Amino acid sequence: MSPLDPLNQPDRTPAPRSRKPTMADVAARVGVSRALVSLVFRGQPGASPETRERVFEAAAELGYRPDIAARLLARGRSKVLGILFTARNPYHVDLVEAIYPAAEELGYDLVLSAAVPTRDEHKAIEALIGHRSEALLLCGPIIPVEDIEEIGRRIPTVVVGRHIRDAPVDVVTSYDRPGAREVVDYLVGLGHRDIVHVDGGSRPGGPERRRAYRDAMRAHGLADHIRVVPGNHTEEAGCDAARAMLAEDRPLPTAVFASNDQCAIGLLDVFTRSGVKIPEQVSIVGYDDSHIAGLSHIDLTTVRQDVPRLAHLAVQAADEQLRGAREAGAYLKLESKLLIRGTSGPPAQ
Amino acid sequence: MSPLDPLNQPDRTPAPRSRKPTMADVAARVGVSRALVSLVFRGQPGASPETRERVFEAAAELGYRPDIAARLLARGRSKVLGILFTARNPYHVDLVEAIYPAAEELGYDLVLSAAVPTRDEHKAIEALIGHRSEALLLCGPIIPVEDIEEIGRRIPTVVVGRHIRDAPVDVVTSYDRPGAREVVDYLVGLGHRDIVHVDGGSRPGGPERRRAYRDAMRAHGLADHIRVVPGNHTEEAGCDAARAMLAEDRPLPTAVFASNDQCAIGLLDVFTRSGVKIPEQVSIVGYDDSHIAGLSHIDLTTVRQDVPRLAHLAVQAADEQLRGAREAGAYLKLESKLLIRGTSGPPAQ
DNA sequence: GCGCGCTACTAGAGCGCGCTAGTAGGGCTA
DNA sequence: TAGCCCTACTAGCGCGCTCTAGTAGCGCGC
Repeated sequence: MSPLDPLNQPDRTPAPRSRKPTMADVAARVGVSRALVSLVFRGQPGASPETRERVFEAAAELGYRPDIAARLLARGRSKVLGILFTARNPYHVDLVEAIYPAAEELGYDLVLSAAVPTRDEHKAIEALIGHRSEALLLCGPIIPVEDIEEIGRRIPTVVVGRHIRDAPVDVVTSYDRPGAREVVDYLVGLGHRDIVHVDGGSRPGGPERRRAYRDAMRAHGLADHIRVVPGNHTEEAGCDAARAMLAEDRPLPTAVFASNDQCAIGLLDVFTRSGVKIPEQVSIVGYDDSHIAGLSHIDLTTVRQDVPRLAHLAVQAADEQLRGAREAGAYLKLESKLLIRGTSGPPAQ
Repeated sequence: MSPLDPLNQPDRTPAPRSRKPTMADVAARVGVSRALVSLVFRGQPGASPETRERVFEAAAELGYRPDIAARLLARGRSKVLGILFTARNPYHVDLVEAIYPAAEELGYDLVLSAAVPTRDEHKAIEALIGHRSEALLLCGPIIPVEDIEEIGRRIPTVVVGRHIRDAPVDVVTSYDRPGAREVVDYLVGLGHRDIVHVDGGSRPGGPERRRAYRDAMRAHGLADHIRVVPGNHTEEAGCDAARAMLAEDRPLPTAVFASNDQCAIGLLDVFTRSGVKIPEQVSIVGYDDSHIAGLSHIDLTTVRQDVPRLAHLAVQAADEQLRGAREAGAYLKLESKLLIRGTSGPPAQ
């Protein structure tokens, strides 16, 4: 029996709480027009200081809060940005955290919509549009490019952290190639030759990092050692990849470069549980520097992206599209840099 | 110069993209009234199958999506639940993931608002109310009880994961006391006597877990070994606590029970970096079983809460308040259970 | 005394939709 | 033929707000 069952009574009309006060209630209480209250709440000139005071007082007494939905409806511009992110992805969470202040600075409100296992990105995006987002910020979306193009045609859109060319959207991301290149250079510099890449499949950044890995290996004369294990950007994929490597006949590589931090953490997990010493036997490098990479016990060598700046540029790009300052299609890239921590070191050999 | 200055141009009309189509556009295209289109989109009876078809066709051609804000405004009930959560807290993220399907089941839409360092819970809650949430689900809110009471008086509210008594809100949470008690029983059973509790201060669950720890220690005749190190529910707090213990003269405890997983992870981090073997020298136990506890390399012994059920009950409670089925004030508790993983074991001694 | 400009305020349309009350027209019965 | 019901549709108000176009009232100069 559900603990709530005993309470099931027929649907009564609204809850006992009194109706939410509206602007008209405040106006009536102060004895002015609705329009004036509106002025005051928007901080516009045109009301005397005394009236202003009285309006705020009355509003506080009534517990009045402006209704954003109605405000958006009435206003041409809604000043709302819709953010799509993946709840599970700590890097996305970092981005969301950074987008809040960036949006506030430009006077935007934010609506979040999470992609979760039971709710795909399409659904999440529909929700954002329905909630009157003026523009969309998509954090590392995994839906096909064509879908993103269609969305970009419908509504100003900024894609964060995924490389998309020639679509009617702005793109703000980090240079993946130099970042990945730096990883390989670093590992080779330590003496590694058997460097495996667990890739991100078609996930944002995946193809770029994979290609950069290949190029860098070739540049170091290690073309024969190129080896890409298919993966994606989840812990599970990292676990699978590690298990696959452990199950093989040949010796483990001395270094594994994962396409993102979560995947690297999956690798770490399975390797350490199997008694593989990190970094003595295998060095592991991730990508993103999501907060868990640094904070926890994980201590992962990774590539840091400048998240606050990424967030700032993304919001700014959305704003520019909205102001009509330019057409969509900007392509902004930031530097990223290798962050050496405890999961990497010289090979044992 | 204010960061807003460059923007203070007269707001131009929308971007080059054509205006968002409305219901009237669809109606005009089909050659029917707006009301009929509305009927069709709401799936109400009263339109012929042919008309229905034509409406959907026209809508697709125009790229029309119903405007949720306007719908909410026009409709009495908005069917929107507002969720407050802490972006950084993986347990909250788990909750959010679980709330989506639970809400959908009862026909509710969700609006998320994240508390982040630059945006406190009050602000986040205001945003939720402004976006016409009919009810609020607060995930482990840390604002004072009085504030929660005030919110509860204004709007149907369900608090998840924090114990609050006699407030005009529903509370859905797990039994913290038996969970914490089980942790102590388990550790004592392994032979531990020096069991330190790093508490959660006044964070949700903190006081209850602290009290349960004390009671359980006493029950085992270990009153003299009771030791509570102040902390809270972040990795940083765990790091601080670990550093504090390492800096002391006396030997390390053989077991540390942290008030949540993040705090435990902070402990793990500092201890392992300092060469303390886990669990050989110190056993560590967390609380919540957030997904990182299990998935990663962390492999933390912790207390699992039944998140899907918690989510389901929370949404159900909100729904009941909204339907007026009962007054706020329900107090629901779920069982939780110890999950033994790799960070705990018998003491070395 | 008049027009002027200024401050402080108001009237009222309209944002996109839901919903109630209504109507037109067709088929059926008696 | 009138009377009735049923299907398929429409008119128009109102949700809570913003915003444009006003107005009322006042001090001021000439």
